[in-house]
Amino acid sequence: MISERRLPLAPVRQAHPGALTAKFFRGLGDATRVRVLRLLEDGERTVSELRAVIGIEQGRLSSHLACLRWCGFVATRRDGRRVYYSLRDPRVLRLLTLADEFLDEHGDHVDVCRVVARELAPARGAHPEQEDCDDRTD
Amino acid sequence: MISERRLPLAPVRQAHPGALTAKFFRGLGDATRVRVLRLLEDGERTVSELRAVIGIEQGRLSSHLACLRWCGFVATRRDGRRVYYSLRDPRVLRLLTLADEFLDEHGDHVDVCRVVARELAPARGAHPEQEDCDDRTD
DNA sequence: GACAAGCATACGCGATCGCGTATGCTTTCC
DNA sequence: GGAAAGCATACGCGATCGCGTATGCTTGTC
Repeated sequence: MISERRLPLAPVRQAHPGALTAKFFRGLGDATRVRVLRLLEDGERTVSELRAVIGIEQGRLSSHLACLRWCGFVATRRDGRRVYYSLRDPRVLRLLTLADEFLDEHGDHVDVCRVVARELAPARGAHPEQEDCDDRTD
Repeated sequence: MISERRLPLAPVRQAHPGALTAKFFRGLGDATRVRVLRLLEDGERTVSELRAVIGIEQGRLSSHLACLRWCGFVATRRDGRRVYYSLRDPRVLRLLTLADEFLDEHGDHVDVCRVVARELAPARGAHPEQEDCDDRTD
């Protein structure tokens, strides 16, 4: 089917600086996908196994898996009727680990962020400026 | 390895597994914010300086800066009428670097991903299964 | 203290994304 | 070869997010 995949690519790539990086992070910006990646730390899993643990609709899960697949986060292997998913790049795990480390310190900040998730807005006028982490005498 | 983090934190944190991590990555999931973080690698910058380089509406930029601030990615320092932004955690740079490394290999995958950005859909039926990276005969 | 510079926030709108539901495809079993 | 298991995809809808525009707040200058 697809014969080309390399040359004329990279639409976003050089279009806008940071756009591809941002899209990359958005690929990690979903709880289900993060859970899948973490489950795959322990080795490959079938869709059914993942579904049993995560407890999500099968079609939904497949969509998320498709995303992870497209983005190169996971690899697939077919065995009979089952498809096994596994991590494709060790860097993904490092990213998750780094994120966890970061969240150990700034987790409450991220949690409360009102721009990423506007509905969590912690009342007007409340500044995040290091009221509990730093100085900023102001 | 370690299966649980440290202590009980905010709302989302223990609500749904992976939700906070996902939100964290969404904080990085915008081109403007990525650009800002990269500009801050070289040291602190004022909003005007960032604006001059990025070329974005001032209010827009401030919104993104607010997001980065809330999430603990950047710190602020006021000097007169100007506000200087700087990186707050070295891990953020490591994340960006890791992302770049990943994109050096799988960049075209991410770029073409149709689930993260549905409008880029590369025609129906085209599977991402490693046609150019791996095997998977079928 | 009135004004300007510098920065932050509010609000409406359009675009994107995830979900629920339904359907299609592949493999295996009878 | 028909049926079921296992997985992937399509489509409509609601929620979220970024943008453009307008406005507010703080600091410095006169």
